[in-house]
Amino acid sequence: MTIKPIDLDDFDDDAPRPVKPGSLSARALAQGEPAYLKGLNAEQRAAVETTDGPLLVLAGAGTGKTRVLTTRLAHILATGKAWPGQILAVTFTNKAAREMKDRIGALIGGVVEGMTWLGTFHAIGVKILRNHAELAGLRSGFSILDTDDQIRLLKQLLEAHDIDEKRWPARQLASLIDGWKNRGLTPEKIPAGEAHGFANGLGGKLYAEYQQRLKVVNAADFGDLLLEVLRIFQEHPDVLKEYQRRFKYMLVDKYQDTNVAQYLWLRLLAQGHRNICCVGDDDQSIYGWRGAEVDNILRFEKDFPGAKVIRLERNYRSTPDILGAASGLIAKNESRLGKTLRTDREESEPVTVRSHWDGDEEARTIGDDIESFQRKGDRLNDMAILVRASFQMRSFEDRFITLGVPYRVVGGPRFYERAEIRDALAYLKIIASPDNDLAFERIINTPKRGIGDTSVKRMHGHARSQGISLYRAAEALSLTDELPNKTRAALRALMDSFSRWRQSMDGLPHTELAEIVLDESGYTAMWQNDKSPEAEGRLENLKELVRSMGEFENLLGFLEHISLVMDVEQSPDDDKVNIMTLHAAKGLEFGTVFLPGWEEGLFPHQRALDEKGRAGLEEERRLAYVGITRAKRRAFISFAQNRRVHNLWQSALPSRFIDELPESHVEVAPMSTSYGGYGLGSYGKSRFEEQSFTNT
DNA sequence: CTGGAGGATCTTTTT
DNA sequence: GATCCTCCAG
Repeated sequence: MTIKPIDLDDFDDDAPRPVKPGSLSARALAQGEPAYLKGLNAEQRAAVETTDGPLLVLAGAGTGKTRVLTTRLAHILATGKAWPGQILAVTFTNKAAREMKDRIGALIGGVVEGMTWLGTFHAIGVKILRNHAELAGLRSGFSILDTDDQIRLLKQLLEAHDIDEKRWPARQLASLIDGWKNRGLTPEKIPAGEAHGFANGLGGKLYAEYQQRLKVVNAADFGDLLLEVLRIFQEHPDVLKEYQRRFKYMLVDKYQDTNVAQYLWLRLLAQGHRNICCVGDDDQSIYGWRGAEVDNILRFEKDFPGAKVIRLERNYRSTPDILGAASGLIAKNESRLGKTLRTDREESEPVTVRSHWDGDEEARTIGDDIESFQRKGDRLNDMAILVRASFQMRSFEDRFITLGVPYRVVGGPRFYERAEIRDALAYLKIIASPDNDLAFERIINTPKRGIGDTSVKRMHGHARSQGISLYRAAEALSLTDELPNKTRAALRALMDSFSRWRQSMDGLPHTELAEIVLDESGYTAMWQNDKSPEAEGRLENLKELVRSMGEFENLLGFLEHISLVMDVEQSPDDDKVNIMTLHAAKGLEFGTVFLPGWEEGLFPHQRALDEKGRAGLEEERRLAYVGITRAKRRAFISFAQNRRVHNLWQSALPSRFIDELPESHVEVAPMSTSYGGYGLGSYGKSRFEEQSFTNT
């Protein structure tokens, strides 16, 4: 069965319910109990069937949250309570959104069409903002800046103000502005004290100017996708009303990760039909540094009077020992709602804690374990190494290369952030919209064609005085004699190429166009002539880029997609060990999980402690909790007494989290004998601190 | 304007 | 150890 898409302008609340006699759902209802409800436990079922009114589902790790979410949506659709287009469903990643769509389809049979409002906050934000761009001072075709563009723009701003970038890095300003945007603060609303925190009091002013610059170049950054929509909702009640009316049911996944701006958004929208269901786990809130507010979940009942709260506490993933270790650890946190996970499983082995002399030994041991598990028949796919910081990954990669064990780095260096990809995209973006100044500036002299800084400055000046884009200014200057002959000729050639490429845009498949552009611009040749070791990989990436474009209908569709989805999917088919950060591991599960690097200063990370104090420590502890609860059968925690950081050897103490693990669920492995064997006796408090060594 | 040498700074996590 | 930036000679 296919659910028909609804006309977006059809807001008639009294429209007949979209269940047709004879359709699958109607049949299922007639038989009393639809198949999709089978196999749910009592709480899960309640979470699915409590469709009306505000609802908070506190879903512990591994309690079948995704299943509840998708079943709930399927239930709303199948019972005819709403059309697909009347449901707002927010997820945190694009991947989660797609999976949810697929799973709903599987539940009610067939493909779900018309679920236009299922996506990430940002994806939904763009959609709304494109519809009302003029209310935010933008034109509908506005471009979306990523962090890199954002920083380059801010750099220009700092330069214009003669601010020393050494003392006041653009990065810092960017995160300051991001922080404000995450809290829903437009420039005029930032608290007086905070506005003065940067560059001798210029912080607030720079923020305001940055926002103006964005409008001039017709662009929005990531934060704007939330903030500008929020502003529109606040300042234009008619628009807000339209959306309040449209969204009969609202569903929010990972509620513990929402920031203030997102929260304000949701609260405004939920005042319409008041059917808002938030699903989350306060114990898994690990994005505080990005502006997420655990408070949002802690105060849900106050914010939405009459809200029901359902706890999912039955865990279907892990063994009693793993749950016991994780629960014992998280119990040390003070600010939490409190949940008790339980499982029916009996078979269990304790969580192993191991001490190592240094990081290399740690990597060797884990590598050996993985090989031996593999020999016993475990799949590499079902094993993961979860690290606190990405620099830890290297030693494992090195080790796996030596051993010949295939591995994949999840969420590693992102495909679309690589320089060569960004360059190639810049060319394509300019073809799609020539007035994208940042893109144009990026490639005007890449590959080198003799157009240097001075010439670019001149173009900038011309653009500003004439109130035109950089591209138009370049076009103009390529026809006059203001530039040196050589430069002018080079610019001429470039501009001619662009107009030629744009003309062929309609006639050619976009993948072919991309190949032509990369070829004729000399970009491919640039890397072919480059003899550095990574040049080959870059050429590979460019090919991959063209290949991935093929999945989209046209150039515009592709560009819109990648501005929101910064990564390409990796195929999970090959059997490989997973290496990723703890943050990236949220929501995943593995039979065997390795948790290396549990050392004071690294985990909990020193910076988290310095910057956020006790709150920071609690967030780190939640991160540890997330790590342990990823494991289904086995978890190995380890620490090294010596670790190389920035090429310096540092000795470290075992993480306090190790001491906090409940003894009854933990087994301390004897220390490896390769360095003389300092065996550990029975487990006890501060056991490892006595074992620590001074610097070498 | 280009390219290379030398220097500073870094590494938490990312939609 | 790597990358990014600045400075200087051609």
